[in-house]
Amino acid sequence: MDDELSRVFAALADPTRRDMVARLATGDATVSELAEPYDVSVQAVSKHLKVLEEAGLVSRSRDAQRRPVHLEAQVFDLMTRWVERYRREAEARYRRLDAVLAEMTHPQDTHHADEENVS
Amino acid sequence: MDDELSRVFAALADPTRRDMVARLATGDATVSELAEPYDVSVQAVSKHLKVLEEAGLVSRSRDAQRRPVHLEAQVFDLMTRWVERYRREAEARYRRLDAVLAEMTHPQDTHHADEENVS
DNA sequence: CACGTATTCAACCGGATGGTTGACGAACGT
DNA sequence: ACGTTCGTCAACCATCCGGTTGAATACGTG
Repeated sequence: MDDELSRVFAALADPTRRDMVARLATGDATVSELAEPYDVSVQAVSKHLKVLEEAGLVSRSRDAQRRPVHLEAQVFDLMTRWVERYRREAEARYRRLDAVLAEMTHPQDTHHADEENVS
Repeated sequence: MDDELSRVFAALADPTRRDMVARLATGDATVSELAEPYDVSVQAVSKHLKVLEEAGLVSRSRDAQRRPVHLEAQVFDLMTRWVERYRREAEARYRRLDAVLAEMTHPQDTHHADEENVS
């Protein structure tokens, strides 16, 4: 897992971590606050946060012995760009297929080339 | 890894699989066609495709002994909804913080409550 | 200083993951 | 019917991942 996008997707592949992101979207929180809803050790939560941090999804500051966790907005843009790009392409292809099917069912004006192999 | 969103994110956490998605966005392809660019065995590629299929990102049909792989558009919506939701919230919080900071630097009309602890 | 609180580090464990090789099945082409 | 091509299944291996427990660190307070 080297590049950022891989780290981000991997981080969000875990339901607990996604849940933490959802939680952090409403406001910053400390590690123990974040740990409270789940019945895993605080250390496990700390590990999850490390994963989220290394993915750039959260940042941590310092307040006495606390370590408030903050959700970072920027990384979401990276994901949005990737997802939207291929979503658009996939949908465009889907619409194009639709058109082809429509043409096949009422084939007036059939001018498409013969069986171009999809490569 | 039980729920769909987890499977989708996990599937896309691998650069090779993201690459295949990018490749498939331009058109359907067979397993061996997809395997060609990478220097891994065809079996490994087959495994990757299984992961993508179980995540609902691709589907496979049958054409003689070929097994054309097709990118599915719908699942992208699921991701878009999740990502966009928290991106919006995170950005909204960011803008709000901006406003608070602005108020602190030129504190005319300071009417915010005293130190409400972020819980 | 000593103590409690909050968090992380280190070592360990079982299960998943990504890769390999080898064998098999399914569908042409001749 | 035979061999060839395309793809998957099975077993194996090294590594990663999410969890644990136990010790260490960092900071505020008595």
